[in-house]
Amino acid sequence: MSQAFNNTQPIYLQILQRLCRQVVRGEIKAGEKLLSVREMALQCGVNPNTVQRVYVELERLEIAETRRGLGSFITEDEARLKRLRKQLKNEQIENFIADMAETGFSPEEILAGVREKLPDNKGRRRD
Amino acid sequence: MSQAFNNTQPIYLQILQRLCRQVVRGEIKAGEKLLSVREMALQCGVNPNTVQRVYVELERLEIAETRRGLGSFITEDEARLKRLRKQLKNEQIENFIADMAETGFSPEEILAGVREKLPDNKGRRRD
DNA sequence: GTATGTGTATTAGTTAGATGGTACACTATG
DNA sequence: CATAGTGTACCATCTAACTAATACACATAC
Repeated sequence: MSQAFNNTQPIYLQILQRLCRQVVRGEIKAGEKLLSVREMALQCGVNPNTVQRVYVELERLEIAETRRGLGSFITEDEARLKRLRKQLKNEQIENFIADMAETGFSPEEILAGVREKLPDNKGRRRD
Repeated sequence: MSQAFNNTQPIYLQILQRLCRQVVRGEIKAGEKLLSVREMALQCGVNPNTVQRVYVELERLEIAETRRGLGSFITEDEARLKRLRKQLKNEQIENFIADMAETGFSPEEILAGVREKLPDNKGRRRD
């Protein structure tokens, strides 16, 4: 791994986001064990304390449960994971549309722009 | 103003972004004078040094020019502003699509989702 | 010239995020 | 019991972002 962490976003939030996305797209399944704090820290090139913060937050969100001495596990609650999927979808779309509107782009321009950049639009690409 | 500045993003970047968007959507026009460092600081409820940083950055981006003793002014270079518009549009759309893809949403789902949430879609709203 | 409103520079202090290191508590295994 | 792998809890330190206060340089108007 050892990705960049370029952003101005705190690293722990970036790791949190990455884990949530891995769960939503099924790369990590319900009930599955996460890497230990120390392993994940090694893999990310980050301090264990930073990963610890991620796992605490995941537990607060009820996306993972930690069992002392055993490790952290993604929740078995599939309904919770479905909610997470919907939540991420809504948030990402709504934030995007709000950003675009604030920058002055019309709904038509937004829709056209998205269609243009989408992977398999039917030959509408321009750039 | 005195907006929230909720994010984990540095305040000076948030102000920078807001100004860029105001320029792109025409609320601030080419050649127009910006608020002084001190005024803007007051309006934003922020330290003058923080605003100073924004103006320096705007100058580096060639979006504004500062004239010592006079103030900071949006560039007269309309071509530069057109480029800024295109840049913001591309960045926002590409980041959005990349985020959605990373979260596991298909192009169809992305397009449908956007259409659904857009202000004046023709009765396709659901939520 | 003086006064005012600009940008600019410097210094010091606070805070959150992140690091580094150590130690402790719990669980499973043998 | 001992051991190893877990999560958990501290503590000291570093850095960037932000604040606070002051001072200086330039431009304009009087």
